[in-house]
Amino acid sequence: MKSAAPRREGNLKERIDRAALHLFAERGADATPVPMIAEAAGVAVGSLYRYYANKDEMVTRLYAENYAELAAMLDRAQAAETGAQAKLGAMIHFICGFFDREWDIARFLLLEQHARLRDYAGPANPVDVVGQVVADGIAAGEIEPIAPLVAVALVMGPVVQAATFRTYGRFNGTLGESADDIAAAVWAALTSGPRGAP
Amino acid sequence: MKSAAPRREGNLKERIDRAALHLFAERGADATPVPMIAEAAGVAVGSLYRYYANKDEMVTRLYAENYAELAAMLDRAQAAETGAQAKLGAMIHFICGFFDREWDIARFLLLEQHARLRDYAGPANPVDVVGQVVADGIAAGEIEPIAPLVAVALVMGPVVQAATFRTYGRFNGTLGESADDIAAAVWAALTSGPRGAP
Amino acid sequence: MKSAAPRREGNLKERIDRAALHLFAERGADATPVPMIAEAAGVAVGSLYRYYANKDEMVTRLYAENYAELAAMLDRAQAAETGAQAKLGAMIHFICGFFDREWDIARFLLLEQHARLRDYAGPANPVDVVGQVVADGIAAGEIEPIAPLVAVALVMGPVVQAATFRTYGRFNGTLGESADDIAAAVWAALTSGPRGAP
Amino acid sequence: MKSAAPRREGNLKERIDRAALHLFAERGADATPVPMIAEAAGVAVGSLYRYYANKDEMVTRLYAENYAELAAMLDRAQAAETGAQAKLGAMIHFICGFFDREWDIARFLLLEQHARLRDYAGPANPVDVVGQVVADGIAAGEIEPIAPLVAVALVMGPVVQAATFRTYGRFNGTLGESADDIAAAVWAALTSGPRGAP
DNA sequence: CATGAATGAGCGTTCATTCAT
DNA sequence: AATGAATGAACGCTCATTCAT
Repeated sequence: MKSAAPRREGNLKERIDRAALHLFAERGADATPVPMIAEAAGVAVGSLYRYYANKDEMVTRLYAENYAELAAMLDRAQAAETGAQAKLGAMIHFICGFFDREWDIARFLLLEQHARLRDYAGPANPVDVVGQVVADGIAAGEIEPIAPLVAVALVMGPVVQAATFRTYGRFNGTLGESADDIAAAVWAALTSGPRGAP
Repeated sequence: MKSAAPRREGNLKERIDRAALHLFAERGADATPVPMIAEAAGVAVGSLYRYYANKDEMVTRLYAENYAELAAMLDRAQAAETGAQAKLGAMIHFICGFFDREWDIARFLLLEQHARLRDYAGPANPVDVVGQVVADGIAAGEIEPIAPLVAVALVMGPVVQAATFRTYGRFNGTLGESADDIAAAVWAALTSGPRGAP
Repeated sequence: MKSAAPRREGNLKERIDRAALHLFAERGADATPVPMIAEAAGVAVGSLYRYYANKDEMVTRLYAENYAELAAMLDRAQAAETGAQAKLGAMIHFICGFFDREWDIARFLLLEQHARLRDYAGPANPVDVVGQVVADGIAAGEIEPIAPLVAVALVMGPVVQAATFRTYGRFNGTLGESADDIAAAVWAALTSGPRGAP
Repeated sequence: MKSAAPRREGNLKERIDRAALHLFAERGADATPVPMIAEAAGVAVGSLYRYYANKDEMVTRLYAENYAELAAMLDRAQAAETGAQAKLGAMIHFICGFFDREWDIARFLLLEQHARLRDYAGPANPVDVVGQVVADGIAAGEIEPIAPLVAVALVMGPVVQAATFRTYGRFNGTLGESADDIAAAVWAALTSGPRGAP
């Protein structure tokens, strides 16, 4: 009762992932029907289910893999440098570049964070990577003492916000071209002297 | 046998809005069925359609109204102060306090921003309010010259990021208790001296 | 995005049940798509889900209700008589008549028995009703001692087998017209003297 | 490097049939996916289609072959005896033993009878075999006159019913141990004197 | 006005079938 | 001959929307 099985070039899984990532970034995962992913990938609906048990697993795995990979790359970026300032600068530059290069992945990570991050329990985590660098910097006296999560918000917030502006069209340049400014400002923010009581 | 008092157990629309806002904040608008809103509001499904043409209009209007009101309040907060530092400090404190007080609205605004902000064309806009204060501060020589949107990202990013950490459970305190630290750090970031080419 | 709501005569649930019972009897529950039931009932697909949580619950409940009701009626039929022979005769006549009158229900009960009876845990049960009458008859010395379930098989088997022949077209009359013969033969079978070793 | 022995770990078709029969008996044919049969048989999905045009043909043929073989064996069982009583006894004993020995086939035949028997047009048929013995017995004056199909129901009904009880767990012994009782009771049923109008 | 039973398009998923290898 | 990745029609189910009451 069914039809054929033409072979096609290119790895199927890869085409599915790429198509899904793009659609999820453009429209959000919830608003992307499975048949739309299949069509964009040039694949039959049923083929998606060879690689993923169901749509939710697809979104979850795609999210976790890319989130963890971002964390790993971020970690390598900071590990290559010495000193809090250089490490933070490298991470900010890296994230800006990553967002510019991997626009689909970046938007997907941003768009789905609220739905996916609450339960994320992967091996690596960008927040922790940044948090560790900040904590080390404080311990080394390079950064003024501050609540760790607030510090992470000071570092990641500007980059993420800039990326967000870009996703909804307020901003058309690359993040890379603002990376220096952001890095300098963030460093100033983290070294601006005593906080709390006067 | 004449029916007397026109029962009025709280304005219907208000009950609907409050129920919707809470559910949208908890589960996301897409994942909230219309009948669930009706039940939470204690009204019939059909009644929602007396106040909103359809679900999308409901989400869109609720978003726009609260986004615009946030902008208006933000604008009043800065208008009460003089000088860039005081204005920015007032805005950061206001947003932190708003997020703490109006947790449902805040989460809703955060959660739906990617879906709703692309097409937002309301009268007022938090980004523009902050942008104007920064632009004025630069013009007045109080803030170092910088691309306006980057500046806005430096101001709003840390606050939004901290709120985001709170939504997915990384952070349990109030934003208010970090407002001073954030304001000080942001001010340092905006005044940290020459950027870009020497 | 959806359409209308015309009122219609007749209880919706009843029309759904009747349509479902008929289709289940004709084709089997598994081979009956939900939309086919809806169409036969003159109802929208979604309406079935107002009365049943899902298709399986529909089949299960329809089965259990009719099976239990058959048991209850069977019990009333035997209770109206005195003595094993009269009770068994009444039950056999009742079942034959029931199968003739409620042909859809009868076929449905027969068709789905293997899928549904393993887990049936309803209040009443035709097998137990017959089993009790037989056990009482043995205790009263009216029936020769025999394993209870074998006795039930001797009573119900012929009736069920005759009904089965009718379902697949080997037999076109009513069961009622053979009820006397079956009752007499079954009585003879149950009273045929010592069994087991000579 | 030449491949030697033409591996032959059991005839492929035989492995497929056995696996299918077992799964059909356990779960029903409809609820058994083709890939599940393939896996149970240890062959590739595509291989099933070398032996059967499609799944329906597989079920139909498996049913018809086993049904016909049962008829043939039943016929041999009665042919070995002389006289209606001995023939019927032999058949009842044979069916009981068959059900005990070939539990998968028996359950499959029982489970699928309603779906498969309506259109069965094979060469041999247990119902006809029994019917012929009964008709001969009546002609010979050994059995009281009775409608042939009712007589078949009196013979097969008890055995089938007992087997059915076993399939859904009401009964755990072998059918063989009740064969004597059933045969005696059935013989009594068939010889219990005048029926119908006086 | 408010109600909620009824609607049906559209979703996620399964699985019988094919055919290049 | 045997394989199993790929296919897509068809399934069960959800839920935004309507309208007679």
